[in-house]
Amino acid sequence: MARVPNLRHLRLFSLTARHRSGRRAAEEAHLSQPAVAQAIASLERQFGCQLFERRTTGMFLTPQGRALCARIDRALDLLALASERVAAESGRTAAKSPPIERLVSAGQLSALVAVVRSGGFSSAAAELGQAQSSVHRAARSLEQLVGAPLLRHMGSGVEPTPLGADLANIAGRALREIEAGFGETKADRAQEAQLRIGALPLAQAAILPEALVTVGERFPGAVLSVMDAPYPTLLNALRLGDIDVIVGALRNPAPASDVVEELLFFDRRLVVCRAGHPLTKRGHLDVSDLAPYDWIVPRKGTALRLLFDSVVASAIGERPRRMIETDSFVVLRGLLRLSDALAFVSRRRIKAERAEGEMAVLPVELRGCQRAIGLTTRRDWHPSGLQASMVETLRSAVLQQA
DNA sequence: CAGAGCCATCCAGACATGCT
DNA sequence: AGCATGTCTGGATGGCTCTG
Repeated sequence: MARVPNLRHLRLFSLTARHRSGRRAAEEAHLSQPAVAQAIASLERQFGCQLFERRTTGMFLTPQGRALCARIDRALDLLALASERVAAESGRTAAKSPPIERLVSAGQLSALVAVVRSGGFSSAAAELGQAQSSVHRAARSLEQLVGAPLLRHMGSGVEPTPLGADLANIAGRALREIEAGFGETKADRAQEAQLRIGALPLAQAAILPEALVTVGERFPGAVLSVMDAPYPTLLNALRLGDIDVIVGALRNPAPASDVVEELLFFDRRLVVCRAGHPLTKRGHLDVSDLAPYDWIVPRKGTALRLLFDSVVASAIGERPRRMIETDSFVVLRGLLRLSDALAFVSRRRIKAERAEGEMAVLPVELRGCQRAIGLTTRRDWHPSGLQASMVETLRSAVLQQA
């Protein structure tokens, strides 16, 4: 991330925008007018664009300033929320404690976020490109300012206290808003934007590649980054603001109140076996015919395994003879090729992996064996205009594959 | 409102050393 | 191995007054 601007400057920017006057902003902030003018000039240098039009009647936001102002106000709101959490921890009221952006620096917040994310000072320092002692000092001085422990030393690393985790989450989102502000002021000039996508297993192979090509063609200057990881990791990254959207199976209901799921289509799961399997020679199949065979199933705890247990295992009426648990399509494919085992896979996945020739779909009636596929976003995510268009294109590209 | 000049403060790196 | 702390250093930053 680009160097985060001084948080006090951001507050002065917000005050100046609200009052349409540097002098009145200075009065409210108990600073001199030149201090405000310099703060704004410094922000304009950092963001690389003019944020205000200076007129004799006052200071007025430019279009880029307006876009940035929305981001900055949201970041300051998040920091106000952080102040409330800190105040609650110390038993004070938020009104009695000074705003957190006046006490702490963006560097301290970045340090906390990086330490919580990476689980250690050394790894956080590597992530931030700073010395370990600098990150350590920044995070520990933040603790002193907050007046409560935020990080605990555990064995060979550190882990956050509940307040530390909470603050890191809020600060991370605030820093992302500011970072998005950098992206937007830049995007307005160069027609560049970034969309960070989390890809769940089915989406990785079967849905995203085509959708990414479509978005890439429509937005040639855009940077698309894809993170593939298990659902809990992606959900955490989404809530921290490290990714913008998750594409793939929905949990329905959404697993947290701060994320929203948007259903795009249902993906049907099929019972498959190797080509030439004895069951493929049978004219008619009943669910009970599947019982004698081994099964290759998703690992315990995954949403797909729950679906398998509720649809297939319960339809068979007994636990399959032997189950091999794997989430890897490569392993599943190999096992199917070498045995008479059965598996529960999506037709899209079979097609995407070009495995049609070696797998046969068994004509078994199974009720409820479909998964909701769609987009998951943060409830308070505010995409830039370009990002919103990119998501819209992504949405229609995914729908085209329904 | 903007800019120059000044000064105090802050920040981060480097290094050393001790602790768990 | 990785965290904690202290000290020193140079450079960057921030806020002030004064002036136009």
